[in-house]
Amino acid sequence: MSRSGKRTVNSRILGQHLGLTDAQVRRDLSIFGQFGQRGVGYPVSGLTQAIREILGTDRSWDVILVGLGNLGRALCGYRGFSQQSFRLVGVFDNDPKKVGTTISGQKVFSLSDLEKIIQEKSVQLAILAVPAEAAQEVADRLEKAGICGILNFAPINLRSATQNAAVVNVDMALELQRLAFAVVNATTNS
Amino acid sequence: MSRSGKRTVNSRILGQHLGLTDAQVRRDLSIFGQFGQRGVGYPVSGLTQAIREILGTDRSWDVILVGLGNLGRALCGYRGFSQQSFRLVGVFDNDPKKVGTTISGQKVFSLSDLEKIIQEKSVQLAILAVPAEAAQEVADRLEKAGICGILNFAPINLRSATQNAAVVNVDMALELQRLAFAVVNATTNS
DNA sequence: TAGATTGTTAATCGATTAACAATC
DNA sequence: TAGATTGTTAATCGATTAACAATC
Repeated sequence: MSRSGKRTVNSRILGQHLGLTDAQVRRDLSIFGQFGQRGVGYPVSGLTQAIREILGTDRSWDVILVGLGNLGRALCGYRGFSQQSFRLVGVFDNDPKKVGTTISGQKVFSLSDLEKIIQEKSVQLAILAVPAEAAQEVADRLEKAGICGILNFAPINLRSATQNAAVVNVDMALELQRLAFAVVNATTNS
Repeated sequence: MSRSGKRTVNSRILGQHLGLTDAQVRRDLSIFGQFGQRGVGYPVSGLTQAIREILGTDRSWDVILVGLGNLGRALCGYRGFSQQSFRLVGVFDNDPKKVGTTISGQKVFSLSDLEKIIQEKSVQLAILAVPAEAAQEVADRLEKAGICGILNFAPINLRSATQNAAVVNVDMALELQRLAFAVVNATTNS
């Protein structure tokens, strides 16, 4: 909307783009503050900035990536991560053949240097793309080293050992199962 | 559990692995039927099979992948998809340099052959990994060609044109924002 | 019989929706 | 002033939890 020169936007239009009702948009925003003007709507730039502050994307975050299998290598080159508020500052693997090489412009570090580099660079977030068997162990190390947020792609439900780190789980194979369920259910209910 | 030889499992243990209470596990399962035995628990193999049937993963699904950018190429080689109930039967891109080549053992088709191949092979599911600008247009074509489920990785909220296809959205950049929010919020509330 | 655990009811909690006064 | 749209209240709806009878 900013790009197309819109100055204000209302809850109905926001809802259309988000798949929500206008009431839901207003209610949800009102939880964080008053960002609109009655009779007018929400200022596009003001609301954008307010949402950035709410999400924490008004500041810059340093991110490391652990695990360079098929998925990890892809995430490494994915611009959706590197752009905006997130900066990839290190990638790790325990395969000696990969350590020292460069993947998508990133020098690959050994997993044994994990703690050292996290502390040197004061890294805050980690993307975890190791096999399920190794995920919990690596997560524990990340947390001990001072990481405060883990985006977990391993197909396992991570527990936060110390509660010092937030965990967000993404399981792509599970999403495909969700889709299969949605299809089966749609045909069943019609 | 099956691998480790367990014959039965109870709702408390299932809940531990899922991050749910025992009551929630029982309640959720009971919506689909009665799978357990009072005083004993749930039979591991029986429950596994029942869940497969509920999810629709007891049958085999043919899947195509559209879009071979960074993310698409990764998804192409991701074993989490190809294994089990999902079979990748075609990958598509509109870049003439990519068409005809082979990526992760998959021959790359032209986007112009989309409808032809969907119909020839009676493909049911599609993974969409094209840029946001192209996503809705490709989704409309997929739906018209008879696809009944779309797993969308483009950072846009897809509308189903005809309501004939189920859509599941996965936005990985958004998950990273979710993580940043969780971190900011955790520190705020402590 | 005693212990364990499901399936389900009733109570609680939280989220969504409808509606409208406030106000631009 | 008339029309538009927010922010919020009250009503509704749905999901979670606690508890326990049923039963292995």
